[in-house]
Amino acid sequence: MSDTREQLLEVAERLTQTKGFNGFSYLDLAEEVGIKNSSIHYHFKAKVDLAIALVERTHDDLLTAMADLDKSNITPEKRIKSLISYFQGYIKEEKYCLCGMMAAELQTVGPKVKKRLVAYFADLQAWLEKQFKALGHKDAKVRALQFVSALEGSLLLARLENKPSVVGQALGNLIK
Amino acid sequence: MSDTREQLLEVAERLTQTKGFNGFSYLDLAEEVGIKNSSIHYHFKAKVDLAIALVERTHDDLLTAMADLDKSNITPEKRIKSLISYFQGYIKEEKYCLCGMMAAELQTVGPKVKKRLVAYFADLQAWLEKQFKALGHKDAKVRALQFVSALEGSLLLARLENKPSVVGQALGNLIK
DNA sequence: ACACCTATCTACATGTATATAGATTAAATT
DNA sequence: AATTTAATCTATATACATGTAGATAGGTGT
Repeated sequence: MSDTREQLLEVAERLTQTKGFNGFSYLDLAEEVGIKNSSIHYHFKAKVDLAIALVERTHDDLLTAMADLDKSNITPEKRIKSLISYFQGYIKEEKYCLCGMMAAELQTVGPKVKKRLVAYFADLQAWLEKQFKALGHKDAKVRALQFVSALEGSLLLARLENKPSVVGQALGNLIK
Repeated sequence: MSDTREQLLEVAERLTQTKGFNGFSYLDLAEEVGIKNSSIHYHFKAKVDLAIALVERTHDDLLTAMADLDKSNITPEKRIKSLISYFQGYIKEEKYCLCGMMAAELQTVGPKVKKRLVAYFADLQAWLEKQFKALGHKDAKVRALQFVSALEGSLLLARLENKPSVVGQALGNLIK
């Protein structure tokens, strides 16, 4: 298995999270990985294919993280708090959520990416709904929507104001 | 006063809200307004100057809207609901909040824009805090932060899922 | 040894992006 | 009428961006 492809994804992920998918080029990517920019086309024929791979990778990551939390023997409340930490980690590296970023750039990434973004947020919301149900909340579905909204918005503000604590403050009332 | 400058700002505002500030060029802008792209430099020397003008304009718009709501003889609750409508209007045009968009693209817009984005969100939050205080909420400050977070996040999701109602659902519990 | 595959390279094509210099036009001022 | 200012234009510079074509070098399997 090609290590280069993996490296390209890692660097592209970081660049998307920091500068946006329209904020870097194949040349930026190539220089960081140490190959020629034309060689990237071997791994990702067009830039949109890179975008698709990035969203799928991020989605898979999230599914794995959520499945791990499901397996672990802790309360739903602690599961949710762990998920918050998962996202909060972005802030100290001045990153934003990759799927949130692409959702902002929605009109430029094409329908295939859009479809996968919808799936990403649907899965995130579904998992949260399950946790809220386990906590006995009648409004689990709406609460999950409120949570995802507040999460994405607070990640934006936290990075802007350089205050990771903003994320916890914005989500605090939804957990208990 | 130059009408062209105003037109440029209007088109640039829409393009930023739909495609992101890095998602359009001076050429796109020029073609829509009907001048040559080099002529834009007369009005906005560099693209960053356009970005600054856009954020300031959006900020002024918001301050005016909030001042109008303060003047009008309605309850704080209705004032907040009116503000929600103000932002919700973006969705049916497939737009996202201009300042939210630039906050996502933060690492590419430069420190001058960043400073103005911080000011924009500070004023929005301060106004909301005032309304929540008028409603007798002890946690007015935190609540305002939660509101802004949920607002920005829900605008992102509402556009992605083409469901304007998402905004109201995400903010509902914070008003009452 | 030969054919094939993987991953990269060089070289190029085409178009875009931001920006500058200097000419031109038209309106406003003296 | 002459001068100045505002706004736009043409033409150009420089750099970047995405992508294609074809060559190359090294490894794999028969």
